Amino acid sequence: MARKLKAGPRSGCPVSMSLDLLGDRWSLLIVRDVMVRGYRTFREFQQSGEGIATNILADRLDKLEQGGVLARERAADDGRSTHYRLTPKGIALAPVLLELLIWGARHEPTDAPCAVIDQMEQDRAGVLAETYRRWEQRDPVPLLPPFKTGKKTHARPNSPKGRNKR
Amino acid sequence: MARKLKAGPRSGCPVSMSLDLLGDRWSLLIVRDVMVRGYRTFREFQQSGEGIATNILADRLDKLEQGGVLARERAADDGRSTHYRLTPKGIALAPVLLELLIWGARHEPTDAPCAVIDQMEQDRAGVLAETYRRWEQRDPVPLLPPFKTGKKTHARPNSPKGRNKR
DNA sequence: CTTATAACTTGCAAAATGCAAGTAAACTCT
DNA sequence: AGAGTTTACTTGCATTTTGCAAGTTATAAG
Repeated sequence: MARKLKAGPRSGCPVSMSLDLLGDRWSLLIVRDVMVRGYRTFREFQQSGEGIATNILADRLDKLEQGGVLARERAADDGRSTHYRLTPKGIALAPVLLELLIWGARHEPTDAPCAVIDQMEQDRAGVLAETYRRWEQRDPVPLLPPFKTGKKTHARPNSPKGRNKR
Repeated sequence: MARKLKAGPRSGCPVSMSLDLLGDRWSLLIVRDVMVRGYRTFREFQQSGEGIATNILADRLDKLEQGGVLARERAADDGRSTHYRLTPKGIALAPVLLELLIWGARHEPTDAPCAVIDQMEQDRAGVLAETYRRWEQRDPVPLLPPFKTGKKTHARPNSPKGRNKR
């Protein structure tokens, strides 16, 4: 198992190549878990609330490792446990994930609080800088906890200034 | 046909919700085709070089329309032809696609010329502004043509200034 | 030494995908 | 006007991927 989704690359387009590795329902969620929630172990991914099956999780972890996005390392304190960590290539997905998060929060009914999205949208650079810092320093404190309110909303910006301004 | 991949939303996380709609190998490629290449018709998507099967293409077009990303309109000049167009929700995916393109070009061997990637990375706002303008004005001229050189390279920035700076 | 825990495998049914062929409606050509 | 072409899909079927439940192995804890 743990084979590529299909034999190969479809075209030389960067978007296409990216999707060869990440274009499925689970891969980017795993990256999200490790990047913003500080998850490291198989167990944590499994219990992250999305309901991924263990065989699929194992398969995706393999593919992400083979794709150079994740690295496995044996836990120092517990010989049973494996820690997954983002590689430089993996942490470089931060902008993709940030934009996907903002898009989802703006256009789908989610549990993300408006204020949080507004703040992230108005300070992308700051959010990314903090994400990179956490990665470099191996800071496991979640940048964002799992959103778990009940009421799902379409977050709209409360102050229109700053939109489309990078 | 044309049903959701599974029954439903897994969590209230915006990334997860986004992936419910876009998390597969084809959906974002269709969005790319219509956004940056100016493709509008079934035929064009089909022949875009990625090799999507017609039944899958039809299914994804349905899902993207139901998801509010694409809109169908009957072509004015040819009654057989349907034109697909991005909705406001669809064009709002531009930052996601841009970041995915940059990531792919930097970290996977692609056909994208370094110079083009460098320029896009250093002027994200300009690229996005032009993308929005093309959409508003229904300008069908491709923003980027399909990359079709032979030699695949990892594009690295030739000038390190500007990295991670928004 | 027994039990628990972490990280996976395995088997199998169900769903999604890929491929080739077929179809209906709208045009074009003669 | 009739024949052939083009566009946008369907349909059938084999293959692949997914999801679910249960099982396995290697540590660790009591």
